Amino acid sequence: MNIHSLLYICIMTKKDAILNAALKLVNKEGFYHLNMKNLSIEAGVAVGTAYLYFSSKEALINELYIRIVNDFKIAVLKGYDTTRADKDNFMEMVGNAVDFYVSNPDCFSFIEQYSYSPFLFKETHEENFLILEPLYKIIKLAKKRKTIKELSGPLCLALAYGPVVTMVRLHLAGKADLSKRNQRVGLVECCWNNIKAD
Amino acid sequence: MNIHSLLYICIMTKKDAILNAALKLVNKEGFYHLNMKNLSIEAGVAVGTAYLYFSSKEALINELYIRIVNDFKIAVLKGYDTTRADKDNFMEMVGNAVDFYVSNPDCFSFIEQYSYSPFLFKETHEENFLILEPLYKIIKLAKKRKTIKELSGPLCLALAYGPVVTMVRLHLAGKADLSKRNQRVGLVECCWNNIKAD
Amino acid sequence: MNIHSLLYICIMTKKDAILNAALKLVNKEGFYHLNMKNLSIEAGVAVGTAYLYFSSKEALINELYIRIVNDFKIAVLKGYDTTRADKDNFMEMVGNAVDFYVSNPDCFSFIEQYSYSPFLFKETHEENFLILEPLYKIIKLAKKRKTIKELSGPLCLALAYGPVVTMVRLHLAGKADLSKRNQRVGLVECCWNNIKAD
Amino acid sequence: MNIHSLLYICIMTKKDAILNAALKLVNKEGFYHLNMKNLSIEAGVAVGTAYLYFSSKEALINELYIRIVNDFKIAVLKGYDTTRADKDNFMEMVGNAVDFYVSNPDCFSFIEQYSYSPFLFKETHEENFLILEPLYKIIKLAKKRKTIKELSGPLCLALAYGPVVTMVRLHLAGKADLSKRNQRVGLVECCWNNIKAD
DNA sequence: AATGAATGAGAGTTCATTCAT
DNA sequence: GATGAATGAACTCTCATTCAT
Repeated sequence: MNIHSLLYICIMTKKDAILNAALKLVNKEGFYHLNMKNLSIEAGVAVGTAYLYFSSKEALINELYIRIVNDFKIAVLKGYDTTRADKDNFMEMVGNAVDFYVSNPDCFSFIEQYSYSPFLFKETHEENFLILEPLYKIIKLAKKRKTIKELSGPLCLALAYGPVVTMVRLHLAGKADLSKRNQRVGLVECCWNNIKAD
Repeated sequence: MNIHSLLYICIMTKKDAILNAALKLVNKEGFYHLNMKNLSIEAGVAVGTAYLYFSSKEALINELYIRIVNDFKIAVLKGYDTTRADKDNFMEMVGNAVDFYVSNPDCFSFIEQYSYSPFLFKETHEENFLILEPLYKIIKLAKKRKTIKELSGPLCLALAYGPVVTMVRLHLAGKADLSKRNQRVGLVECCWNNIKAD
Repeated sequence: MNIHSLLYICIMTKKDAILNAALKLVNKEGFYHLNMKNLSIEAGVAVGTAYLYFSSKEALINELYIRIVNDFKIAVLKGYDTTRADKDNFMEMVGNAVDFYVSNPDCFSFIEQYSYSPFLFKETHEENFLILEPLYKIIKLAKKRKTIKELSGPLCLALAYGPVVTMVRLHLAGKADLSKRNQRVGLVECCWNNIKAD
Repeated sequence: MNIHSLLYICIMTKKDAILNAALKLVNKEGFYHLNMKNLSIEAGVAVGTAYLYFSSKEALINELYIRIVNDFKIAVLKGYDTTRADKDNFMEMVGNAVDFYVSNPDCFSFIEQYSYSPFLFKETHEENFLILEPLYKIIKLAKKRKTIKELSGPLCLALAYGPVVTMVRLHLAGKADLSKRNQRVGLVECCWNNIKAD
């Protein structure tokens, strides 16, 4: 480790501080009220510093979104194994998704807000459904192997993933409880039952 | 109809024009980019006119939300009949919800955006889940009568309603199709199957 | 009395109501906060009605000022008699001024506010000191007759009238009392003593 | 003096430029016509800059008022000496007041305007008479020592200070002349004579 | 790299004035 | 004459972005 790597670490730390502050504030007060002054205070840096790492507020939010989606994908795919049974993979992956959302409620809320801000950040708007991709692949594979019902891909996705989103929403609103592992497993089991072949 | 009723209609029309313009613009460009200048142009009125009917931009959005939720509830409850079988009521009401969303995509998007704007409009934030109330009642009733599975209320709600939200999202993104009636009925049938007693 | 005089009375009543409302509101909230909406509410007329009698807000305030100054002059000159002693005339007229201010505190405050709004209403700005004219005449006359000190005209005016203004200000602020007649006479006596020849 | 003190001076200068511009414009066009755009142009800064130093237009005017009253008090009390004769102190202090007004006509006009803007700036409205405090103390002291007439405190104040205000008004309107020192001393001498014991 | 004072376009809102009724 | 809904210029204030330090 030399002076440059130290510098590098320092830069990463500031950039991360800014992204973390953005995530926190967007969830506390919404996109609408996010401003660079409060963001810099929350991140513990000067306003100008954010512009060393991001070309604009929009670019900052875009990068945050991409980062969160990436983290989500990595978390979901953890433990994915093509040699296992479809159900096992489904349980693993959807379970991972629920765990991720419950452990990172800010990320969940951010994704939801971001998806419903049409034309706010045009470039990445097309990617709004990329988050569903890993799951979509499993479902298409399972359909070929007839381990799940003969329904259209999107419908399967909706039956298997929709309840997760609604349940996490209810959980975060204090109207449902997903804090215990068996509760989360129960939810995922139900989702699988929604689409498994009779 | 006399001169006074014409005047009355005119006043209503102006307020409605503003609300309709707000709904359109929020969905075209998002809360973030909604501004009173563009809103007034879209509505075909002067900037000041909006302030004859709404005390502030926030109040305008709140009234729009309340109006949409109300319209949704009315649409959902249409045809609800306590003497019918639980499934029939479920099919009717969830079918109504899907029909409403597909017929009024702007309303769907608005509700979704609004729900995920934390602290933007504090007063009505508590009502975010009121939209699920009519459905929740049916589910609780059906649970007592053992016509649906023995699962927690929120989980039933998530299994029955979550797929609807996701499916409408996919439909509006052009990744699924709910334009035909049988497609919508198919979706609702699946939702019922998710929770019906074995 | 015919229909036209009735109409005339009606017009006067509305115009007066507007002027009275303006006087009241200017003193309650200041020129700065006076607006035509509140003015019309206070006067019990429609906003447009004010524009039937005054070409603009500015013209309204100007007319009010001219009216008040006129009322003041009439009140001051009441009982003026060239055959009486200078002191008697002074006591009478300054006494009238003090009585007018104490009886019409709104008029006093309005005059003071109006005098110190430079360029707000340019046309009448030159008349700001017209209010002192009647008094100035007496002083110049008395000077010729050597019944008052040999001081410059403006200085006599200041010595004789300045205490009145300050005392009324203190009275209206609750820091002095001019509610009783002998208190007012005492003040005027002092003012005379300030300038009377030794 | 180093680079930091230069920076310090610059910051002070900017805030002062804004306050000075406000004082100038209020006197040129009145409170009523003061707006932040013209103010910033006059001060040679951007509109937003004013909001770095003052939370609002109202706060700006308040701070300006407090500053002027403070400057006035300091100027008046300069040379006050409890060991001197009452007359000497009176002559010194009232002379200071007249000098201050004549040297700073904008400050005089501002104080007069501000005092007569009821409810425009509520917080400091109570302080409207604080400007008379130093003078009031002298008068009360002199009354105990019987060096001035046996009149009520407010009346003495009015007799001693009222002529100053009126005379400065006439001077600023070009209807009297206080530009020479002996003219100002003459005025103050008269004021003292108004209240001195026989 | 880091700062934060300064900027000024643009936001939400007000309000004097108009005009169809 | 009387009304008050409608107007839109002009207001106060905000905030993403810049740049001298």
